[in-house]
Amino acid sequence: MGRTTWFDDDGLKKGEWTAEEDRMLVAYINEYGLGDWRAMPKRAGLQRCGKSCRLRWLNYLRPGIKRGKFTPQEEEDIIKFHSLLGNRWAAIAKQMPNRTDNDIKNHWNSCLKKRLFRSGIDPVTHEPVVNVKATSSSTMSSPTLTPSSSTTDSSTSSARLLNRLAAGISSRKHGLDRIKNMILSEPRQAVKEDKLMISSKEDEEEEVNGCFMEIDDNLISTTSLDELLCEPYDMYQSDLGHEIDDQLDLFLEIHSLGQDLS
DNA sequence: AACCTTCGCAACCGCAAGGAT
DNA sequence: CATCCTTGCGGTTGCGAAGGT
Repeated sequence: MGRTTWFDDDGLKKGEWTAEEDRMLVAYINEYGLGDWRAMPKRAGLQRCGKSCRLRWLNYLRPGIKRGKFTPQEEEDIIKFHSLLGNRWAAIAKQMPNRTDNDIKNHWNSCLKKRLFRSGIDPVTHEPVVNVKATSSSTMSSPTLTPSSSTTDSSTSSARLLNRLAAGISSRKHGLDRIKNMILSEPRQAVKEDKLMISSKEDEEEEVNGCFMEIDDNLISTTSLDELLCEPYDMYQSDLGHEIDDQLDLFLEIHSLGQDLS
């Protein structure tokens, strides 16, 4: 299995790695250690770019990597960490030291995501999906998924909110700046909408709306941040150490945005 | 047996963050 | 402070294997 070997304009080799290339890279790293990926290929006698060497080492050659089928326990862990961290594969991989982020990402995309969906769990929010209906606007009849509760009362757990926030932000296409712009340009519309809609790809943006609608309308404006975060923060701290701090930074920034708007 | 579809996974690409200059 | 460079991350693609028709 692998990609066809070819050479780019700079004469650098692309595609599948040969056993000989692997051996050369490992021999070099064993002797000189890691560092300066850019210069490494030349020194190691490889016609590869540094990026390719780095990837090969981290995802395949590095010692201690566990390969092969994921155990049920590992799958359970991935789902658990994904529910906490979203698509932050590197962060998830840190919790599972023997697996690479690429492996985890691949397994999620090819298997776990579909399995959750089939069992009625939304793989993005990790909430149950209660009904599936065809969208009237689409001839493709792509399903529109509605979470079990369309209302966003203040009892919504802050843990779930944080998870959803993390999931939204973790996707690069929903970068913080873009989200800020969205809030700043149409804050009132965002407050009024209270349904979280996830359907086909083009609707994914709604998911981010859903995330911030809740924050603006029901939580941030009415709940102190300390109150809001106390329980989940403690809970996540024990599970994930400092990982959750990254999410908190983002959360705090958005919280201040919400205050500016009000 | 031939063809088609799905799965699994390695590798690539583009972008962003952070450090160096 | 600005620019450049390197590293790291996440999304996506390409391809062989496996399974189904």
